[in-house]
Amino acid sequence: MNMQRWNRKYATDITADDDGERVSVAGWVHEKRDLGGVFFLIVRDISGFAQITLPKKKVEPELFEQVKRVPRESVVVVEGEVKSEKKAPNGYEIIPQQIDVLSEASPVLPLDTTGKVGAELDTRLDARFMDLRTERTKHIFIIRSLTLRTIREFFDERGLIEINTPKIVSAATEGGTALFPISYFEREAFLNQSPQLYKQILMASGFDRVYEIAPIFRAEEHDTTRHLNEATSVDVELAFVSDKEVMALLEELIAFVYSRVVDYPGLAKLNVKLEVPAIPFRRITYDEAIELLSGEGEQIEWGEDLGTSAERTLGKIMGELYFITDWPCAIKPFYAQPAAEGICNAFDLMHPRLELSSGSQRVHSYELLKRQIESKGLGADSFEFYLDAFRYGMPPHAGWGLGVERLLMSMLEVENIRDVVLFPRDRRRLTP
RNA sequence: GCCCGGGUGGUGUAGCGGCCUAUCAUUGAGCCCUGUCGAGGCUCGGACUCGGGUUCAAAUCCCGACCUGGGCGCCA
Repeated sequence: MNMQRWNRKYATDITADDDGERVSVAGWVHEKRDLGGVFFLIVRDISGFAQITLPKKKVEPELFEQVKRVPRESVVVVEGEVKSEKKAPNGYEIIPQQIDVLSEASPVLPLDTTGKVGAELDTRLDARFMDLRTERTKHIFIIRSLTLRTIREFFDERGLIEINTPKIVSAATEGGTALFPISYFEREAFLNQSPQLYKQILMASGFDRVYEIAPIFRAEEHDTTRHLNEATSVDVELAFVSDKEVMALLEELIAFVYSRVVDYPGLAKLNVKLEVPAIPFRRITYDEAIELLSGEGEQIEWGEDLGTSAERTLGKIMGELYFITDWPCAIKPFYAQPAAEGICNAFDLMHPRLELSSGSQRVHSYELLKRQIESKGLGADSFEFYLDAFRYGMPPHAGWGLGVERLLMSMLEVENIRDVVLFPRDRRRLTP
């Protein structure tokens, strides 16, 4: 099949100025409106919609009859003449000479692509290929792409190097979450929960500013609107800096991403009121957080982690993106640098709705790190591959991990995290 | 892991012991209509998750299974 002969254009690349030009558009039959003497065929492609108009008296009778029979969502190529027309949605319409049906769709669709009738998330995920044909879902994933591109641009401008660390790992991990076991030849291995240990090892290599955007796997059997078993993490690690510098980098990144997304025209389809957050974000200490919570009648024992309702209450009080700093070491991982009296140089970045990121100044002393691993009840032996990197020249360093899906869902006011993943993996879903 | 909901045409819903031969919208099949843009009008088609129980009578009540939404915990 010679696709080139069609001189294909995207629907929105055609304008009224192309009046008289012969073009073709390829896409899906979005809607058909039969008014008797005139027939409108709306063809949808990734860019938008093109109105194909068939006045009964001006087109071939066979063509007119053919169009009537094409089921919605069939794939067609329409070749015809552009006509400037004020009454048409984009100011132009196409009077077709030929319509090729490349793939006829089964007539009863798994969900409505026009937005007239809603569909539940489960139904949409089962037929994700068709859900992606709807305006809202399409724009979410274009924004996801824009976000990832923007993050890379941001890091690139600042000289960070993009790295790729293994996703198949041995048992030794930072702890805190359940792992997916896999069979690795004659041994047991796991899917990585985060690139934490590897990006830190890189700090001993001279690669002093690195980032990775990659999947992470958590075997938690949770069933909420903000958890996934396979998620995407943006991880950053910088040497010769403290937690303060990486916090600044993080808030600048968030504001930069927001500023790009705000400019994306398709944002209007999502009905989101998006404002670029002012930096620096507010910073409160853990102590201040439990103080604020106590004022709202929510008692948190010092040293206790903040639960879901505490996060929500704090979110209401703060009303914008904010950092919680100076966490008790007891509820932070072994690699967080202790400051004073059980407090670590660790931070969480919070959106009023949920946690987006956490990070810290890292322990770079071999002896201290070893002690901390042991005091968390982990065996230092199995961390040898990690600890080794701290014995031959490890600079001070700091970093964070940011959940891409959480950033997207909070930014786009999406209710369920599954909505920002093409093919989400959760407690029950393994297909499609 | 604990706790609470829900499974009705393709999709989204109403009904919650007899008025159900099951509502409405959309979709599908077809007819009418020359400017639609959620087009309009008319006709037709299409469903009570499965298994057991209670009852004169079950979509409706009970039990189990399966599927599913959410909250908590844990976690990013």
